[in-house]
Amino acid sequence: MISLGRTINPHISVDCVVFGFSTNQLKILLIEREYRDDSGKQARDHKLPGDFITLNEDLDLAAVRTLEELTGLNSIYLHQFAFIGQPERIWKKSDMDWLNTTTGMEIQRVVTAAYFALINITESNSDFAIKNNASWIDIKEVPALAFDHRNIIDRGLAHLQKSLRNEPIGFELLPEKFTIRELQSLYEVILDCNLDNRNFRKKILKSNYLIQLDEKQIGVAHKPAFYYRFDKHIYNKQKKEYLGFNF
Amino acid sequence: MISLGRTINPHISVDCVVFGFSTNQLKILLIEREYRDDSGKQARDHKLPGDFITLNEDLDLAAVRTLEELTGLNSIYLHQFAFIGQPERIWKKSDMDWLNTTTGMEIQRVVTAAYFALINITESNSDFAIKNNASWIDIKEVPALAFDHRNIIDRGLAHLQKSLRNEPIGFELLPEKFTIRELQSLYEVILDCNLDNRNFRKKILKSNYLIQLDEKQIGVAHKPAFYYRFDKHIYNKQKKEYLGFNF
DNA sequence: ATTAGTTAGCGTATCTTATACGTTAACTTT
DNA sequence: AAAGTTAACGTATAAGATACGCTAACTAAT
Repeated sequence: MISLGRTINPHISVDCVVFGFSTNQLKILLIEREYRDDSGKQARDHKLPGDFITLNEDLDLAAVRTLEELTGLNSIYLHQFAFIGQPERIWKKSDMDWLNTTTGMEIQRVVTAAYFALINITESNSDFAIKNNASWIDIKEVPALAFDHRNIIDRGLAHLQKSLRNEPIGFELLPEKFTIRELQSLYEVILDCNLDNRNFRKKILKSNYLIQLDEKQIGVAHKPAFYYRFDKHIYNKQKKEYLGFNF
Repeated sequence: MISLGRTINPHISVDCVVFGFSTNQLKILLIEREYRDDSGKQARDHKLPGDFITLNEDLDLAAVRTLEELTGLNSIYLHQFAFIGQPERIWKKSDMDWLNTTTGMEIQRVVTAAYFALINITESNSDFAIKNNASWIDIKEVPALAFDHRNIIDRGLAHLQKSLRNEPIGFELLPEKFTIRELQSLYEVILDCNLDNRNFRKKILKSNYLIQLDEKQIGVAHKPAFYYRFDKHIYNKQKKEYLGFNF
């Protein structure tokens, strides 16, 4: 998504690796792009949501803006995780051509700030995204991408896995209320492992920032699970200040 | 340090937070700068080692280059930890003037990639640094700095503390051979805590990547300690792939 | 020479946390 | 009413963290 209406800084861009979780799959938000391949033929492929920053724009805010334009959401969990600037990162002529035509400027070299974002996919924000040529694609079925975006996704995923192990961010991918089992599945899918449900429950309930609601699942063909919500406030208060080391 | 001899990209710079450890103090490498203050008077202050990147330069390599010019060292532990680009980060007129005069260009806005580096301070690289107007300053006695460099240092220090807890990087700040006590002191100073020496020793020797040498301290007024060295190879082989989570 | 002062380096006892796995409870479908 | 499924609690054992006692080996002071 390139901003034609505003003056851009053609040296610096933001790219967002946006994760979502639905039907027990980790998904990523990709944009379908129309471009001319090296032989000049019209073609289509996918790219990450991203944009050049405008002249006096804050980097973080540029990422927020990009995602808001795409999903309608403006309070998304969003963090910078890398800054990528190898001169040869845009090595395909067709990609460079695409930048030149969409911006109407002579693009030389683009350094990009990579952000990763966590979204709870809903019908509403999903519809919004589809209207902008964006769609949620299973992380295991990502097609060939423009630029070096495949590489950025891989680094974003590694970052997600590391963060998930060290901070309570899984909740950002779930709705307000969720079951322990849903949370566990999320961990299993993202970390690509199997966890013992009894131990998972024990460990995650021991810290008391998961609040049990008065509401159960209905219509499920088994003992219905209670819904929980995550209380960030309680977490922030009691997060342990571990001194020492772990390696 | 600004490169007059080469064509620079005036939009993007690298800044390095370089840590060293000596006489039980965590130190940081700062450069003394001459500038004109807002009233036009000559003045001096300090800044981080850093530079604009050149036109076709890789960001990481720009950081390597900057440090090599400054210390003579070319294989330094060096990692990008942030990318900073608020439009108002260079808010002082004197700083902007300084950029314009040292580069001879009209600088608008600079986005900087922040790196953090770990160096074992030696007489040789210290002398080299002094010749380039650089000096090692105790992290607790950092004076007022140019630009937003104080902020970058704070973020770099937080990054150092986090990394030190999760990866064996403390060795990068010590000479090839060191005693367990020296290593412990390093942890205590950087993490700002007291550690039990018996437990520290037990924990760090359990993993067998610390190799005891055949050499003891000499001339110390107490039982002499054995020297050890860190074997990165052994560490890489056996670092645990922990699945699950920690928070 | 002997003693005092200092840090190195090993060991043990206890508390906390992780892991493995057994069992009953509560719902739907057949 | 029985079968199938997942929720939710509990227990036993292994592994790791923490607290702290003690002897060893050196120099400096007496």
